[in-house]
Amino acid sequence: MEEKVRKAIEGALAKAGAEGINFAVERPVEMAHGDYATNAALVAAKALGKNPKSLADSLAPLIEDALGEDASRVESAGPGFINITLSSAAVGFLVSEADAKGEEWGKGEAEAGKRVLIEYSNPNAFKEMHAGHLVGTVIGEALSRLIENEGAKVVRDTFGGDVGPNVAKALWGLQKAENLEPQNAAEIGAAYAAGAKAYEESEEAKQEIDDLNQAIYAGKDEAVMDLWRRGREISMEEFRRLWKLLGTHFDYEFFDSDTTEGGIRVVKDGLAKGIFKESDGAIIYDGEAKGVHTMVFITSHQTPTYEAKDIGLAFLKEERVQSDEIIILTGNEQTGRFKTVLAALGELAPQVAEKMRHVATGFLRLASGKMSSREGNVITAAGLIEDVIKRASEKNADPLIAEQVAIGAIKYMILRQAPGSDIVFDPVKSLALDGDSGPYLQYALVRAAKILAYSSEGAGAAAEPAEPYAIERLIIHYPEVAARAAREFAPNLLANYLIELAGAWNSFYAKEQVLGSPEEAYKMRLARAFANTMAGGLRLLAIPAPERM
RNA sequence: GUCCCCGUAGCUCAAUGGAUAGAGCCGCGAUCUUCUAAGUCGCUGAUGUGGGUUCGAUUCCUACCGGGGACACCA
Repeated sequence: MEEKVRKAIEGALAKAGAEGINFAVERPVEMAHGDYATNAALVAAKALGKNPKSLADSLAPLIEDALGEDASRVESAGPGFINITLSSAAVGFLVSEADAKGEEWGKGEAEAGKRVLIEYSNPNAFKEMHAGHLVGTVIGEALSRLIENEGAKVVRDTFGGDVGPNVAKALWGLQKAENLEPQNAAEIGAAYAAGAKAYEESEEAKQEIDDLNQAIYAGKDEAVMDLWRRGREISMEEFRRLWKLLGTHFDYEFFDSDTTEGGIRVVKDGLAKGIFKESDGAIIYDGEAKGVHTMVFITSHQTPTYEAKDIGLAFLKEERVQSDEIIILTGNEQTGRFKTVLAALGELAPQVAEKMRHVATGFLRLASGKMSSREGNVITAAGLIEDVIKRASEKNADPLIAEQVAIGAIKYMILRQAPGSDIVFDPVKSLALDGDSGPYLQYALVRAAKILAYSSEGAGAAAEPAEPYAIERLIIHYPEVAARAAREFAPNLLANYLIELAGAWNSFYAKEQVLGSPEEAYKMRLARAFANTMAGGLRLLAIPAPERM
């Protein structure tokens, strides 16, 4: 429908002698302003040298004619806006589409045929996934689904550290405890804690851990490598369990150790070409002149830094996955680093750098202060989820539903905000299960589903209201919102829309009786349209939809 | 010191350069014999400061104040 409106406006502008105007078509904040509003007259007035208000007055009837039966009112307003109100017939048609299309409702084609590779979550093996990882994991899955919904083929990958000092600490801890066959992530976590403590307190242990670190890099000592492989697999099993709980999965799991060799090779090639240069024995990218930070890619000890590994990973992805676009989602503290990496990659392999895009997510920070492993106030992802499930259990005897409500609450907390801004989490107040929250969305859907369960066929009295209900005028915008959320990498746009939609449904629900009312058939169709929209929106955000609450 | 991000109601967040700056939490008051009250309805309350661009600025530019982050051998 937005397309139709846009075309009608373009036609009207052409008749007024204005072509190629870049105008907006939006959903007005005030419903009294109609279903669509445009600033076309305001923008075009400047080009034509006319008064915006009178231009709007002359455009309105032209637009109304072009829309024909679809519009009931087109009028200018304010400084020169044109407000378009759809006819009851047009609203009714769109609502029945929302009903009839089922799971197809809201699907777009903006990204049809595209192959998108998206990287997110990125926990490090041998460490626990902490609460901060939830942000990237949740936003990454929502973005993936939003992009898929626009017709793209999405391939998900995650990239984690599996070498380095922290890994050596964990392995050292396992060796000392003579635990050569660890069974679960908790044992690895305990071993890491022991190793980290010893590293600080004992010179001897420090030396042993440093040696072990080198041995892991070298990969020659079979006993060490066996333990390393086993430990890594146990970490990954725990991650996969959490990913599944969060409704995500990965087609590729990449590791540090996969990227070091390639990274070193490419950077050294780049050195020969003059893209990198030597400085005090290290190989650096001198970014200052290009407006990015100068960074070391290979240390003077000939070990690659994360920047070289990022380059190695970019080449590894090219080798493994065909893609038209590569998205990398990380915390916003890495924004500066990625600018340097992308600048370097732009010189090494412009065609890869061009399709690569870094998207930043915010921090999860505690209301009481920063989360820091040194201060020991780190909240693990698993622990946070458990806490919220416990709270949700107070109102839900069924453990599956308690889990769905808890996951929904956590995900909504993350998705409601613009990605990139920090999320303040107060473990004392815990998170909201009412108001602007995930369960509010779930609850609205449950109430609609309950009505539909009574009678799913279109029987019932067939009276119709004089005007469409307010919620109908919201439902019809769903496909546009989903498309924009995908285009702008902004799941929060969809989350905010769904809250508004749930609110409209709850108001409708409080005022209007559905079953047994004179408009039963009409309202049942509306309930189905709402349920399809809410269920679809929750699916795109990967928020579970409980059957009852 | 250089670069990036952010300052909106007591708190947590919204607002593609547009119309009367929206929600939720908290507080106060209504509302369950009716499809589930995790709901609904009502009330109070905000753009860090000074300039500028614009018909119009929370949004763009600039200076300042305040917060966070990144800046050569850590991951």
